[in-house]
Amino acid sequence: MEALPPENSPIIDCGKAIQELIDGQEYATQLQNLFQKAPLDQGLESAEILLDKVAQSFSNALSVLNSGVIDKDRWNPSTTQLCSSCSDDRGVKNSGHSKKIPVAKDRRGTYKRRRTSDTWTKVSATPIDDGYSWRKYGQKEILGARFPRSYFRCTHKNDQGCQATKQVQQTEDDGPSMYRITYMGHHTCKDLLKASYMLDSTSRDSFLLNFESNSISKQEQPLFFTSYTSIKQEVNEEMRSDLTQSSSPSSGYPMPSDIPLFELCDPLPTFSMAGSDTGDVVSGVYSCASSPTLNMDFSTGIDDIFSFDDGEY
DNA sequence: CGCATTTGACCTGA
DNA sequence: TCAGGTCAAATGCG
Repeated sequence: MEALPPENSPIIDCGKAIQELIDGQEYATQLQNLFQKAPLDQGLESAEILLDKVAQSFSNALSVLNSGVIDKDRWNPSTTQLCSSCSDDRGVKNSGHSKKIPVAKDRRGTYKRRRTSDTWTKVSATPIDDGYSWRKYGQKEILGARFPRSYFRCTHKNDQGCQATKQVQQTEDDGPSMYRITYMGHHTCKDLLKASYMLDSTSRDSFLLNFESNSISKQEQPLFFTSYTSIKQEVNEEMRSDLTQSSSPSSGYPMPSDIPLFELCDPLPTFSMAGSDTGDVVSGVYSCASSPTLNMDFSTGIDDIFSFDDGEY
């Protein structure tokens, strides 16, 4: 058994979380209206205020949702998935070289399939350097796919315990030489390479961001954002303490703010998400709001964004 | 020599 | 049962 919630976990007040999200939605709508109606120079200050409110609302909601277990009396979900991925606890590995010995095997392969929360996908024309150091640990032929899938984990898994992994697979249907990159987990490492990358990078990579969901059939919301995936993750690491007051890296739950966030800049690449995992969908809005062509659609109800999925637990 | 990649085996969840 | 995810020995590279 593993990943049982702490017995004395605080109970999540889902009503409060939802209220925070509704507030955030309202602020976002106001922000949208602001961009549509007001000249940029006049609306900028108001926009900043609204952005702060959006970020604060989402952060508050996340704090609630990350603070413990669901109170099923208050929230009857078919449920959410709070950090199913963070429980990928393989336990202690033995020192290897027992491969041919059927007994006393280590726990390799003892894993949870992680396409739950804390997972997102981008499609890129090139498997670009995202600023992190990745180490390939496997490659697998995937049934029905022409190209194999490669598995990477953070180089700092061993020295810093960074749990971030990604999968890269060349796609056939997304155009020629398109790569679908699935990120799982978030970086807890401090990679100096990233810093220089952040400073030097000028290449913006547009991508399809798809928060993995078990209920893809749910309505997808096309949103238009730009993202530096790696940059945002890095920034988020740094900003976490500022923006999510109650977040605690040691809580065992990943902070959804570690996932790529919504950046409101030009150019505006396609960005879609199929919401179902609470933490994945809800993110603060941290960065610039320089684009007057901002095209945000928050009109969908929280229920659509928060399309909790029946599931594993 | 140290680190990254390759690759077949192993293991689990669906 | 099997597809997919991971491990770790073997190998390559700088």
